[in-house]
Amino acid sequence: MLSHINASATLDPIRAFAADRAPVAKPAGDENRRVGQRIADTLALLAAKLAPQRRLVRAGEVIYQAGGRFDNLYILNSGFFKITTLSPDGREQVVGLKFRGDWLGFDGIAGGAYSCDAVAMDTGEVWAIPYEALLAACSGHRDLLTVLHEAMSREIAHDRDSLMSVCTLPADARVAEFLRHWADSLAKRGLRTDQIALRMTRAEIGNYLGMTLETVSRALSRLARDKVIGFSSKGRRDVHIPDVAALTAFVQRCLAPAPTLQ
Amino acid sequence: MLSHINASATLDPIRAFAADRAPVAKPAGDENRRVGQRIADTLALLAAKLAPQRRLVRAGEVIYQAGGRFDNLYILNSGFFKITTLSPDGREQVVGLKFRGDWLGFDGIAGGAYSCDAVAMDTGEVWAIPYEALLAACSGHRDLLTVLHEAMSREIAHDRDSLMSVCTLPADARVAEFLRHWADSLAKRGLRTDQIALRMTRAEIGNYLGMTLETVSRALSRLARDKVIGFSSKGRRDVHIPDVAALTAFVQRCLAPAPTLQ
DNA sequence: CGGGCGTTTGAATCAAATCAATTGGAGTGG
DNA sequence: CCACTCCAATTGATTTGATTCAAACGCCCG
Repeated sequence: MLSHINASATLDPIRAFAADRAPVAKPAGDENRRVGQRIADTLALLAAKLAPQRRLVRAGEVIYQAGGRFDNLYILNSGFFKITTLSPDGREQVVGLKFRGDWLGFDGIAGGAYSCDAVAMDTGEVWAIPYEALLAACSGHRDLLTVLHEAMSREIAHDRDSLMSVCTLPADARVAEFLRHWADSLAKRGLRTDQIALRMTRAEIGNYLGMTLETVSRALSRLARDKVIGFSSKGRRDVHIPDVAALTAFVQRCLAPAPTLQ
Repeated sequence: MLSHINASATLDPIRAFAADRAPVAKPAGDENRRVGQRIADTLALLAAKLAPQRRLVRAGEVIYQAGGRFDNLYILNSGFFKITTLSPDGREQVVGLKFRGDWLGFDGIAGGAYSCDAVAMDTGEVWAIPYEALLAACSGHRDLLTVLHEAMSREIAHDRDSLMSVCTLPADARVAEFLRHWADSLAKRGLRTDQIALRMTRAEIGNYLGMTLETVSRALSRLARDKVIGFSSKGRRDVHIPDVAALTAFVQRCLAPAPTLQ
């Protein structure tokens, strides 16, 4: 699985590891604030221009299903969703996770019907935005169109990152990268990242990452053993992340072929 | 890897196999023609409204690179491209393959810079479409905007299918599915699908599918042994596909846990 | 013709899946 | 409150599919 790694000469896992205990770097903090602002601005803009229909959801509720007629895009104001697809032969796949500020339903534009299911994993609020109304509003407000296109662009770029992760990272690194991305998403939204509630079963995480639930469990145990994560006293569903950078370092350690021992 | 398969009771691999030798079904043929028409219409529309700058490329030419300033979207009039990303730590990943009518560069919209490389794998013609000019033209022509959004939507949906394949299919099935999709893409563009020139090395295919080149080679050998594909007399780069449906059947056979022997 | 790259194939190894048993919590009802 | 069930999670033992290592082959091109 690691055959395609171009062990570039510039790679220096030691340096990366040295950065372990450093607090979140300045530029990253700025970037996070910027993204948080962008999300707030986007929501405000949509609220102002389109008065979207707000819907409160509880864990388990479905806001659209594959095959359903496409009329609305949705944007998350709060909560957390999973996006799943089902192949004709019955394989199921979690293909995306969505947080505040993320859009849902882009896949429906092309065919006039959604091709995925969107399921709430927690209580939250989604705004329904009729696609036709959005287009109409876009013609008068260039910034609305920009916001829409940027959201689609970001989704495309992110999907590629996901593919890269499943194709190039070993199981342990994939789990670490998954947690890192989650923490990062929370940070960008101004939420605390030291204590995160996954609200997904090991099976769901494993499905998303292309591995079995047992492998997820083992990876988490190893991360905990290495003190990269911790489990809250009550239950092992919530994960404590003392330092996000340590997750990145862990990924690099998984990739390093020889630990340069001695 | 197959743990998440919901072996639905409606699944019937025998039926699927029985369809092996059937010619391409009517509805699929219609669908292909429809898609071919859509691509031709899109290209005609863009040519008429935007007079895009046409550029001839030869195999190996790069039309944009990660980090490069985003100004243009591109649409392929002919030829065939690969899209690759490079992670900060040096992992490389083929994240997409593009054919006539496909757009390139959507990933650049959000950040103002491309996040991937686009490399020609064959001679062809790409049209450069300045993004700002496109947006300007869209305000007057709703159909242009529709075409753009549908292309982005299709890309998102396709990326999800890719993720599903790498996450849920064993290596052999992944290669079969890859060939099936390739043949399908050619069929939609009105090209012959019985004889296809991959123009990718085993290493590139393997990278795209998340496996090593040796595994790709073995999978192709097995497909040939099972008469699902054939190799042209000269060289093993070109693949002969007598019947696309047989590839789908092969995928299903890979998934069937027990071949219901006896 | 010979060198270099891409491909095939075999053998050994390894990471992850599978199988199996156990533990731990959350919720229910006596 | 405790016993009970149910489901999620953990952990160990074993198997297996894919990688890795290695060797040989074929083809293109100077």
